[in-house]
Amino acid sequence: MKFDYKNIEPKWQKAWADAKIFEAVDFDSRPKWYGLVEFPYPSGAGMHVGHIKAYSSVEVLSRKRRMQGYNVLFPIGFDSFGLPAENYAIKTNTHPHIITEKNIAHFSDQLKQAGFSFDWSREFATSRADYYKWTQWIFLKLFEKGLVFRSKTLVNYCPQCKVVLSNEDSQGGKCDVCHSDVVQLSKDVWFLRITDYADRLLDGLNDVDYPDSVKQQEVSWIGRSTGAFVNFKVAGTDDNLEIYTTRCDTLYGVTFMVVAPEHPILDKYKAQISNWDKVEAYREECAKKSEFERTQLVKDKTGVKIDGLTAINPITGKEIPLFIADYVMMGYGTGAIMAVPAHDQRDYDFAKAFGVDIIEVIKGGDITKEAYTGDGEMINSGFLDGFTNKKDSIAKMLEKLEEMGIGHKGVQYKMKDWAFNRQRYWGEPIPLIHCPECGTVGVPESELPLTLPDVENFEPGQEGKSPLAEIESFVNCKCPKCGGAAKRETDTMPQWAGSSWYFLRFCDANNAEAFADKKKLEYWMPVDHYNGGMEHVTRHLLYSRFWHQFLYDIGEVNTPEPYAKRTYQGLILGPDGEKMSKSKGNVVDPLDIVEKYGADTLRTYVMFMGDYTSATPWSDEATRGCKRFLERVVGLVDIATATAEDADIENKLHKTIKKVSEDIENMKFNTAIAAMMALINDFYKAGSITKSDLEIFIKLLSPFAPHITEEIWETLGNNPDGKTFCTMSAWPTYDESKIQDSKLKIGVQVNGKVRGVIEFSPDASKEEVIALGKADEKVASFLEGKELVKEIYVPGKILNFVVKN
RNA sequence: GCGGGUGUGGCGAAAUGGUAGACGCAGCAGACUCAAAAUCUGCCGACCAUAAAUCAUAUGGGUUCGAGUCCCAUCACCCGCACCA
Repeated sequence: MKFDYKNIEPKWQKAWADAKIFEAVDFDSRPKWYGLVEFPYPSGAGMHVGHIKAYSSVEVLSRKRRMQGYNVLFPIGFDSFGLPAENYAIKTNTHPHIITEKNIAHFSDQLKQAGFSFDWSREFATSRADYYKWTQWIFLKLFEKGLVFRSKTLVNYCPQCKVVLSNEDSQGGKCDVCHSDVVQLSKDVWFLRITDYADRLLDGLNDVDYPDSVKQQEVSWIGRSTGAFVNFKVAGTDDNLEIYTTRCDTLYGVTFMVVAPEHPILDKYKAQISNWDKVEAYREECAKKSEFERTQLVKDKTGVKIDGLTAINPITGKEIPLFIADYVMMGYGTGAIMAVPAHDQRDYDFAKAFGVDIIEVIKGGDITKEAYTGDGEMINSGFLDGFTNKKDSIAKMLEKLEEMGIGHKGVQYKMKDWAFNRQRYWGEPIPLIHCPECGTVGVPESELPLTLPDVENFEPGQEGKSPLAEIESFVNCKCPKCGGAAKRETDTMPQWAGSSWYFLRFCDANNAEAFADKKKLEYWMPVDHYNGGMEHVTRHLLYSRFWHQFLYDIGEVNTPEPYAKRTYQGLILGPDGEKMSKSKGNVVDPLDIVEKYGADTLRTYVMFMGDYTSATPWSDEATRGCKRFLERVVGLVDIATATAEDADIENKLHKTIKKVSEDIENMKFNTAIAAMMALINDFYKAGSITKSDLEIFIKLLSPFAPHITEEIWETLGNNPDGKTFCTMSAWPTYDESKIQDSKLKIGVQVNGKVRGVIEFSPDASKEEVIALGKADEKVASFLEGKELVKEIYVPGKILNFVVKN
């Protein structure tokens, strides 16, 4: 038999598709298993070997589950709204719809050629109206429940892409799409109240099986902190300046206050501020800095003392100066802080630079040198003096503040509400209408989908306006409430909208009456295993958990969390060890590999190249090694001539069944393949194997290399009707009695160093083993003339003689 | 600065506290061949002519009969967050 992958692979891909064996069956009585991979953004560049690796883990698991008798849902679709398609459309003057559908066709072809066992009958794309109708529907539900709001605040804005970005989309001060510096602009935009779900997003992590690194990243992104809000009186006014602090017990050490440059109190008391020129100049200076400069580069404290405006320390009654400084951010807490220079390094640096008093209130450090942030006894703190426990002193102060009516306990999150709109064309139109009489009104459900109108020009408009704003027939409409003339919202949803619920649509992808049938959702959800990239942990994963939790709250879905288990894959680096990128020219195209070595080789290699979660460079030579392995597998057909079972081969085969079964469950695909390679080396050494040995072996290999194993299966006469596939055959189980060794082989140590190896039957007594160890020539030479202090025998593991001179 | 992770041959990597380097790549030698490729067989951490011994899992300590694995410290690299009050 020959390894004729060019004919074999298309042949079986067609046979499986014709037999519809990968189509999931709703309400089937077999146990369900829902495996999910992050559906791709269909870029013009086509698929990447990284996609192959990302999808192969759940692919292998899905194929194994089918063989284990599960009703498997392993779907695929396309996350097809987004900026790259739109930018390409602008460049080539082609409608993004045309480009997107072309790219989808290309991606589908690549995925099929790689032999993925997706259920194509459930395929959809987020940019098609029958899908985004329901994205809009969910948005309207969020709107109805008050989770959508509009606010004019400082937002992240990418000057390159000309869009407002969410916090998640501008991590590190860089635009997620084009990586240029993001600037802060005051803009009137739509937000989703994801912070209402902050605690739920945290608590939900206790009930799901995610890697710790994933959980930790979500926890730190949400950034929950507990503390207190305290009001400081603005001297000579009835106004209060509210601050947030996690250490209200250090209030006696507060010697000044700082507000963010954008803080509204400044404008309010403009008339009172005698150095307004300086204040304004500083504000302008800050506004020019990018978020990156403001947070990362400048560590020297800058600021301006506000002359003519002071505050009162509520606990000491003392008048304290007020500053503006850009080390205080408007976006966290209240945009104003109480400064405790003795115990906060930033406040300390600022106090030193501006000559403000530093009062020690916690003993233990040397405040002439630096701020002391450790624990210690409270001093100079009135009723708190003598407290040594942080918890107690905070609680006591809180009690006092509440009594005085000037403070209360509070919680803050680093996570911000989700800026939910883009001033671009290629996205879901936001289904809202602005009526001069009724305010903002949702588009009636019966009018969904609110379809994206055809336009000639996709260029983002002036002053950050969406191209939709130019289309009068779209903009002008009637208010659904009062029937008067009204205008449509012209912004579109961000790229993460469609992917925030797509796993639900797969449960019932062709439903025109609902986003998915409830009974089907109940049957399929939650997703049993979801694999994807680490880069989505604080974006898509968080957003989709939020939407799902919301849908759970309004009774639309039956599980509180969407994904029972989440895993991630490591990157495939270029052959040079660098991250693959077009500009470096080190990108490997999966179709080239399919052409040169076949899909089975590609699939086997991406799973064999290293630990699944770590980044591994691509190696064309090592890929050839996997092809060699598959050729040797084909060669087994010629030696499957034995008529009687060989005990040693049976032992090795059953050990391999156990190892491969367990390794797949533990995502240790590399060692699973290594074990199969080792096994066929043993097969060849044995000279011949039975047909049954070969059948079991190809079943184990089938999830990795489904085509060639299917061909061998047929060659062996197991598929007489063309529909009895290896792919759907029963997963092998191992026989416990067959994995017992007839002989044990262990190392013999003298003082912990291996000096010999002995072999004996498993029922040998300790005495017999020790005698055997002593009899070993080499061991004996190390024992000679020494005093034997101790004999340690760990059955089946090791024998160690401890000797003294 | 905070959080998480990694460090093992020429390379990708394996090793429930128990024979370090499975498996693969590259390399070397041999077989087949007129020859080459492919294939097959053998070797393949360092030191060494060879064997033995010795050394060897980033570095330095420790626990243990025994440490790549556990503990402490240090260094290097990677990822995430970051003037978060």
